[in-house]
Amino acid sequence: MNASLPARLLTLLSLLQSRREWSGAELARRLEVTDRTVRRDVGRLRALGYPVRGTTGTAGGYRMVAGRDLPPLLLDDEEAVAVATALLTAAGGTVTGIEDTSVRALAKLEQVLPARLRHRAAAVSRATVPLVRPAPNQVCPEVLSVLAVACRDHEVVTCSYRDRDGVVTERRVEPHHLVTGHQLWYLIAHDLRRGGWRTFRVDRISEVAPTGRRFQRGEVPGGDPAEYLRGVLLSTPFPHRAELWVAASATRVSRVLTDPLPGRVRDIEDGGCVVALGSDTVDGLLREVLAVVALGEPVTMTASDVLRERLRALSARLSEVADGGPASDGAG
Amino acid sequence: MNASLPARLLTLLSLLQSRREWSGAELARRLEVTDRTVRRDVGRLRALGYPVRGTTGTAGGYRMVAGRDLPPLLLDDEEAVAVATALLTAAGGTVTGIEDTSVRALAKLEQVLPARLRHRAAAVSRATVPLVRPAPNQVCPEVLSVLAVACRDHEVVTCSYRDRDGVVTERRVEPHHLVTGHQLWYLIAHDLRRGGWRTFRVDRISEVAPTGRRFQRGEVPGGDPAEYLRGVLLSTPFPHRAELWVAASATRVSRVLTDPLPGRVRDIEDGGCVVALGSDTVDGLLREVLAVVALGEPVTMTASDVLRERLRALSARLSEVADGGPASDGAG
DNA sequence: GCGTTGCGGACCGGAGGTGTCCGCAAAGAG
DNA sequence: CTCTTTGCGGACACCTCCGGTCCGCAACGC
Repeated sequence: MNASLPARLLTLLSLLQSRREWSGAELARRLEVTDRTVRRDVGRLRALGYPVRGTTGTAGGYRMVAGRDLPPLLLDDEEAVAVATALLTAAGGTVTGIEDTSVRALAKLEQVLPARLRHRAAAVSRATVPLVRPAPNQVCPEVLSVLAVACRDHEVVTCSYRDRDGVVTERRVEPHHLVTGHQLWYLIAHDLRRGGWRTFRVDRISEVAPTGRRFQRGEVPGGDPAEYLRGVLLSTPFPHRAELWVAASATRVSRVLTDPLPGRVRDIEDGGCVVALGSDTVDGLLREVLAVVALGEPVTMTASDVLRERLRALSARLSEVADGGPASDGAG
Repeated sequence: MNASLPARLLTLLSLLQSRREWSGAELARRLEVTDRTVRRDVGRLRALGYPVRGTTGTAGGYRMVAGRDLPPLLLDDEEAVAVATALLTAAGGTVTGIEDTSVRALAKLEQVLPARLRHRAAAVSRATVPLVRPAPNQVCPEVLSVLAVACRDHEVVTCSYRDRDGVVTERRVEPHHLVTGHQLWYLIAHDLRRGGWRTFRVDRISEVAPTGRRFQRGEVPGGDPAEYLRGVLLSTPFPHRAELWVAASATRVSRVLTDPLPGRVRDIEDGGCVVALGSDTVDGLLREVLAVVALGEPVTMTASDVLRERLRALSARLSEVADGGPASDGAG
């Protein structure tokens, strides 16, 4: 470190971010300048809008405090990995509307993340235990990252897509938005070969490659990407369906569903609500029905015989287990 | 902006991070300097270890690429909120060992996050829909943030703690580590009034206040905080318990448990495994038993009559629901 | 080829950074 | 209360190095 002024200011910022309080003398030693220069540097940070509070007296020192703007974040390796994985995993679990900016932050980080850290972030993220779904829908961090950058920069990408039936096709698309919903990441894109808007489940995408070709950003039909996705998901015919009437409010029922997709649960006039369930597998349906029944409220179901049979089997197994072993004298 | 050199370099970094590619002329206009100076500034960034690739020709320009070190991150408001909420929520959902650094990153961000953004982050984080647990164990973002900073800076804090029986006590503790486990955040701290190490569930802590008093960081008994927490949790007598024998591997069973706490599931010689379940509520137990039974493998259970009764009731309700409504002619 | 882009050396005037003084104010210890 | 420790910032002298204006060169695409 030859200690040019900008470099020194950055290390000063870094020091102030890594520990609460520093004395002027200490900083001077670390930066290899006199304490007067430290004072000047602190003044420079302040002039940049990053307030540093100095306290006098024997227990005095400098500490960084929150100001009007967020100062440049100087993360060490570990922290960078933590932030990357947090962005990769967290956004998938929320049902808020911040995915888009979350993706932007990810793109920003992704673009400058040293290779060694990128590998670690991907590894950690994969090791993360998915909470609800057993495993199959894990999105590949690399795929998500590349798509995030491509979305930000309006760059056409090619990729492979494995549809619901397992058929793999090569695609060439303009990636417009990454949105989460239904506990999954979805890509809203314009398919160049087939022409027209498509939504892709990110966990079914592989081998994404940016082409370098740029495209003009257009509006998603309807304007709001999240709204558009909801529409597509609602109109998609699920292979397995069921409908429940429950004697409980829609909000209470939504809370126990794996994914309370808006529009799938609606209150009706008798005080109960109707739940329209759809899933790619009978197991998926079963899980949701189970959750609703476990609420304890009266339920009636419209469903196929296959699902009914599965429920009966489960019921039988439960009573079997309940009556099977010896009773303990424990409290609960 | 009076455009001192450090300020200009920061805006340059910010520009390069916010978009993939910039032409020299464009940068010169934005920075209000000549293109020659832009070239010099780019050179300065490179000298700092933050590689910027320049491409020549008509489609040329500058773009930031990954280098040896992570450059200072310049996030806008939205992105800062996204990162903060990601750290707050994601860390809670993982079972990996990165909580400590995740907490450090959070502390770093927390310390300099402008007030207006802090409020937004907290709001978003609270609005986040928890995936597994209905709601009661939501940790308050402010509490977690304050503890994160206090841990980093070895600062004694006071707080209120509501124990399992709902009794609230005032505590004065040295916060040493924040660890996630059991789908919750735990604080490992030294209780100054009572003397000795304690673990606190962060969701039961309120009114944390840093005292300004510093403490000497000591080693947690055993050295490894995560290991220590596991020990405490395993030795804690849960009010409600059950034990299952399952004809499936421990890894397969762990996958479906809400929290496969190491040591709670162990393989035995007959090819099956034994699951020791503990929970604060019967419902908690019920949820786990249900998940295991739904696996479809033979199960025998050792449990209290209360749990058995709950299982029987659920079984009855399931068969009722299965036989109740009309059968549809749908596929699933 | 020509235009467009990035690249970087040379020069020079002057802005401004650094160390070394200095006295001042505030906080805490004795 | 006094003394010490901390941060604060003006003044000055020295001189680095910053930035604008030249210039020719190298890639890349039409």
